[in-house]
This record gives sequence, structure tokens and C-alpha cells, in this order.
Amino acid sequence: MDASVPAIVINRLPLYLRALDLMVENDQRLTSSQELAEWLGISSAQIRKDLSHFGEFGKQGTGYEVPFLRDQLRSILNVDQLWDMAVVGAGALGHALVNYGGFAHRSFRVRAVFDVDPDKIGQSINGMAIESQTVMVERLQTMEIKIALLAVPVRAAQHVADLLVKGGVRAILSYAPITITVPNGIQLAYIDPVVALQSMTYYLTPVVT
Amino acid sequence: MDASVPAIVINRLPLYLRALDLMVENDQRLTSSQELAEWLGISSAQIRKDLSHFGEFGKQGTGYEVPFLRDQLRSILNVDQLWDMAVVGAGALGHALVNYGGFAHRSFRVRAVFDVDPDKIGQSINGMAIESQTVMVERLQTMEIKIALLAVPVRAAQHVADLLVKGGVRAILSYAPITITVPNGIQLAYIDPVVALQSMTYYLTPVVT
DNA sequence: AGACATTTGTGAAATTCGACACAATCATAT
DNA sequence: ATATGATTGTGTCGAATTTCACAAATGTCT
Ligand SMILES: NC(=O)c1ccc[n+]([C@@H]2O[C@H](COP(=O)([O-])OP(=O)(O)OC[C@H]3O[C@@H](n4cnc5c(N)ncnc54)[C@H](O)[C@@H]3O)[C@@H](O)[C@H]2O)c1
Ligand SMILES: NC(=O)c1ccc[n+]([C@@H]2O[C@H](COP(=O)([O-])OP(=O)(O)OC[C@H]3O[C@@H](n4cnc5c(N)ncnc54)[C@H](O)[C@@H]3O)[C@@H](O)[C@H]2O)c1
Repeated sequence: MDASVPAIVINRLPLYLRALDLMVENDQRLTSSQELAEWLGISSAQIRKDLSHFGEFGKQGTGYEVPFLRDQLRSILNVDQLWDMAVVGAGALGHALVNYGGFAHRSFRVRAVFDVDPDKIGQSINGMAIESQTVMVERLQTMEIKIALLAVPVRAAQHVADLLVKGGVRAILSYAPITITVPNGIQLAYIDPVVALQSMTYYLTPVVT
Repeated sequence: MDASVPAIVINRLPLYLRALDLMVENDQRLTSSQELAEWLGISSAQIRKDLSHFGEFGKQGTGYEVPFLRDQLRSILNVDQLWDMAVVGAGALGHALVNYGGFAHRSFRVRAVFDVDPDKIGQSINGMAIESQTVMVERLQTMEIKIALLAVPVRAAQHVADLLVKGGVRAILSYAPITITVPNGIQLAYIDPVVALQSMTYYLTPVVT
């Protein structure tokens, strides 16, 4: 039970939770740090140490009760509630995100979509109307949306991020491949496939041509 | 010039490269570890240390020549060549990936798309025909594709990954939210927005209802 | 009941990583 | 020519992180 748990530990918890979700789906009752470790490709000691920051969840000689540990992790990560999200940018990626069926059972749902393109505004995706960016700040506030997925072009990303913060958003997951600046206390994460790819090509032998 | 550079260092290099690409676009000639550090939100010493693993690229009192450093990073990361990629799974996400215009100028391009759905096979995305998964292994080999983007449902992910490896693919970027097992030497990375979101909600105050 | 096999939680050791601080170097101005 | 200001590359150290290893606890088997 630490005062402050290292971010690197927090970043692993969702992976533990993901593995546990799968086990619950398969009606698996018990697991162990070793089983989790093998599945995730890390050491069992690390898993035990990580969990020990938050309490004692296992039983010696037995391991962990899967549904119990899952609930504990959900509670720790504040995903024992359903979080409403906004998607900004109703382009190719925005469409995929709004239609994505993988959010709901993992504690998130898209409740609003915004764009600037007049041709797109008013259209609907998955039964949800695309709203104008001009009403975004106000809508975010009234809907009390705290999380946004940013799927706009690079040139608009910082501006939109500023508006999101103005609308009361507290966490932004940006798909735009550019560094964004947000006030202290606002959570920010990036998803950039090219960054992931370029880390892998380092280890690949270049193609001889 | 180390024998083996820590993976954590390698993972930062693409971020440096991304920042440098932006500077090149703005015709900026010179930069410094300090400027890069501010932009990326890390310390300047870290950037210098990271780069020092590979050589001396800067000039004291001046900093780094932007185009030169960019080229060096490209060379280090093996992205001074264009890598061909396959996309597997022509669903919502697969479509967005195939249409994505952000790969080309960052050293990647999608050259093949595979799916199992008979309704989708034969259709084309962005001028590229969706091919049957039954010919995938063979096609990967003849096209000498070494990188794949995995955008299939969870239940198919491990099976498709096995096929990719059989086809000679050496690096897989999986969007399926499940752990995949690959042989030693095969690069594997994941993109899971929910994992990113759940790390952020840890820091958010739960909504009171 | 007692022996045995497991597995947790955690101090301690080992390792990895990042921050600091500064000599060396370069450009520029006077 | 010299002084000045800026910035790199790196040795050193402290902090952060991971691994080790084991006592304690639990369930099972005979
Ligand atoms: N498509 C992909 O697979 C993919 C992959 C990785 C990253 N990305 C990134 O995600 C972002 C979106 O990609 P995309 O392929 O969907 O692009 P896109 O061009 O298809 O869509 C962008 C959308 O954003 C809207 N937009 C522009 N300015 C806006 C603003 N100020 N406010 C609200 N909406 C605005 C546009 O009208 C458009 O509908 C880009 O930054 C891209 O680099 C995309
Ligand atoms: N859509 C998103 O924004 C999003 C976001 C994050 C992660 N994901 C993940 O990406 C994957 C794809 O998501 P999606 O929304 O595009 O789903 P989707 O259902 O729209 O598309 C999946 C496609 O994969 C094809 N497929 C199924 N089995 C296959 C096989 N064995 N070989 C080849 N193709 C096969 C299907 O025919 C379908 O076209 C899923 O694992 C999903 O969890 C999607």
C-alpha cells in the first residue's frame, strides 16, 4: 500500500486485467503469478511485487481467484464504472473507433463524435450523429465527458486538444503523430503505429536490393 | 558504440526522429538536445546519452544539424528504406490502415491485404485488391514482405500470427487485444487503446453517480 | 497427523536507468 | 587575439526497477 505507485507499474496493470478477463471468459477459477507471467512474458516475481503495492490478493499454495483479482484490478484502475468518451475527427480512423465493439465490455463507450467537415456533420455513425466542432466545448461540459480519443490531422491536434481541455476533458488518447502540450493534471497518451514499427525495424536486417 | 543498446533507448529513437521530421518540414537547420527535450518532455541529458550509444552527431556550442541527425536516426532504425507491409483483416480498422496516408513518408507502405470473408475478397481498398487468406503464406513469401499489421478478431489472432511467421514475416504489429506467442527472433508489438485508457483512468477521479 | 508440494508476499541484492555536472569544443563578438 | 556564451559527450552517482530467494501459509496425499 504505497503512497505513490510508480507509473511503470500502473502501465502493466491493464495487461494483467486483460489476461484475467480472458480467463473469466473461459470460466477459469484460479490462476497464479507464474501462469500470468508465462502468458504475458514477464517474471512472476514482478507480478507479485506489482500487486503488492495495492494489497494482498492471493492465497499461498493456491494462487489467485480469477474473478476476485479481476474485480480488484478494475477497482484499482477505476474501470469498475463505464466511462463515456468523445471521438474527435470522423475520418477513417474515427469511424473505426466509433464502430469498435471492443470498448464496451472493457469499461468504455463512445458517446459523442465531433468533426469540422460540413459534409460529415449531421451524418451518423453507428446510430450516433456527428456533431459540429463549434458546439464541442459546450457539449463536452453538459455531457460531463472526461475522456477523448483524438483522431484529427496533425495540424489540428494541438488546437483540438486545447478545446478538449476547455470542455473539461481530463484524459486524451491521441492518434495524431505529434507531441501535444496539455496543462498539468491532464492525462495524455499516444498511439502511433509508426513509432512502434520503427522500434521493430531496428532489430530487422535491412532488405538488400 | 555499445555492443547492445537497451530496448528502452531504442523505443525513444522513433520519437526523436518524429520530432526531427517535423523540423525538416519547417526548414529548421539546427536543433539542440535541449530543444528536443522540451518538445518531447524529457531531459536533454537523456537525449544526449541515448544518441551517444551510436556515435557523435552534434557539435559543441552549436547543437545538431537537423537533416544530418535525421538521416543518422533513419539509418540506425533501418528506416532509410521503404518497408513493404501486409495488412491482415480488412475490417473497419484494416480499412483505415490501408487508406492511412501517414505511412509513406515515414518509410512504410501497405502492399497487400488479406481477409477470410468471401464477400470482401476481391473487393479493393485504395486500389489494392483484398486477397484470400488461403494464399497469404505463399504471397508473403513471393512478395518478400517482412512486416505485418494484424487487424483480425481476437479469436483469429494467434492462428494468423502463426501463418505470418510461416510466410516469412519478421515483425508483427498486432491490434488484437490478446497476447500472441511467436518464435524467438520475431519482433512483436501491440497497440491496444483500452490498455492506454486504463492506465489513464487510474489517475482520474471516478465519476460520482 | 505428518510429510510434501505449491505459491504468496517481501526483504535484500543486483541490475538498470536517469540526472547531474563539467571539461572540452565551437561560434561569435569585441 | 581574447573573452564570452552555448552546447556536446560522458564519468559518476543516486534512484528506480527488477530479480533473487525464502519464510510463511495453504491444500493434498498417505
Ligand atoms: N487511419 C489510420 O489508420 C491512422 C493510423 C494511425 C494514425 N492516424 C492518425 O489519426 C488521425 C486521423 O487519421 P484519419 O486517417 O482518420 O484521417 P482523415 O483525414 O480520414 O480524418 C480526419 C478527420 O478529422 C477532421 N478534422 C480536421 N480538423 C478537425 C478539427 N479541427 N476538429 C474536428 N475534426 C477535424 C476531418 O474533417 C476528418 O474527418 C491523423 O492524425 C492520422 O495521422 C491514422
Ligand atoms: N476498430 C478499431 O478501432 C479497433 C481498435 C482497436 C483494436 N481493434 C482490434 O482490431 C481487430 C480488428 O478490428 P475491426 O474493428 O477492424 O474488426 P472487424 O470485425 O471490422 O474486422 C475484422 C476482419 O478480420 C477478418 N478476419 C477474421 N478472421 C480472419 C482470418 N483468420 N484471417 C484473415 N482475416 C480474418 C474478418 O473477415 C473481418 O473483415 C480486432 O482484434 C479489434 O479488437 C480495433
